[in-house]
Amino acid sequence: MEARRDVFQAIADPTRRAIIGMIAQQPVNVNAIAEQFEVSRQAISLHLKILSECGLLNIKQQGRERYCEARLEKLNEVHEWVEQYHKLWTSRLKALKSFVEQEELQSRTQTTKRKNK
Amino acid sequence: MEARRDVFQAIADPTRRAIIGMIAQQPVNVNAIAEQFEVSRQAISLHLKILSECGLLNIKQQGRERYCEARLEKLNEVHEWVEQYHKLWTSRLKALKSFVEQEELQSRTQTTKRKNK
DNA sequence: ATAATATGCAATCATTTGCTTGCAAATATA
DNA sequence: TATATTTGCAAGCAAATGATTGCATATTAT
Repeated sequence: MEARRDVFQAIADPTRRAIIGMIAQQPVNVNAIAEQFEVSRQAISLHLKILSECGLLNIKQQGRERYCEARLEKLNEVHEWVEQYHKLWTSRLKALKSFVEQEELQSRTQTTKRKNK
Repeated sequence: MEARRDVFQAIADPTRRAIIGMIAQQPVNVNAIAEQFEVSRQAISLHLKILSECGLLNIKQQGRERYCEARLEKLNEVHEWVEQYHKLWTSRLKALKSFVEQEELQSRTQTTKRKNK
């Protein structure tokens, strides 16, 4: 476990996405996070390490506990990447929609014409 | 190579993101895609298979060529996941900004008061 | 018909991933 | 101080990943 370490990679794992969801609202300490999952504390600890290494979370030590705080801004890279394509596909959908409506309009006009004959 | 096969996993790989970028505007055939990368055609073929298995691209056979067409709508799952956090972090930024402005305003008022004494 | 082109499939391989278990260190509580 | 709690680190392991090479198949051009 020692190579690519970027945000896309980090959120590829469903457990890590769940962790982000769990700490998005307020910081949670390591054990509290681990308790929510079936896997061992160590496994979660490793996920936290990965998330922290790519900046998606900060760890604040408080006594013997460590609170994990989400740094959601770090998702911006993903947001921007997806957003460009989101714009593309929605604009295509819109274009398709107005095309269909145009077609409908035309066929209705023709029907009317036929009726009027 | 045989397990999790979801969109998050698919876009985790930089080569696959590059492929998506390459075919987002119009369909491109397999060899044309492969030529753009350093790795072997087979490696790209595998990436295409993964992308196709999770619905991110369609393959249209035309004679002996296969054109890969992006299905960007399939990024919607990612878009929605990121969007919820995007809303959260931007609203926090806004709140922070208005808080700072409020503080500034107050300190300026106090300064004025002091001056007026 | 033959050669060239576009592409898939299978075997193989080194790395990376995700996980577990056991042990150590730091802090808090009795 | 002795004990419990919270957490990290390291070793070990099976499975997944990303890549390569060689061979097969279908289509098109000569």
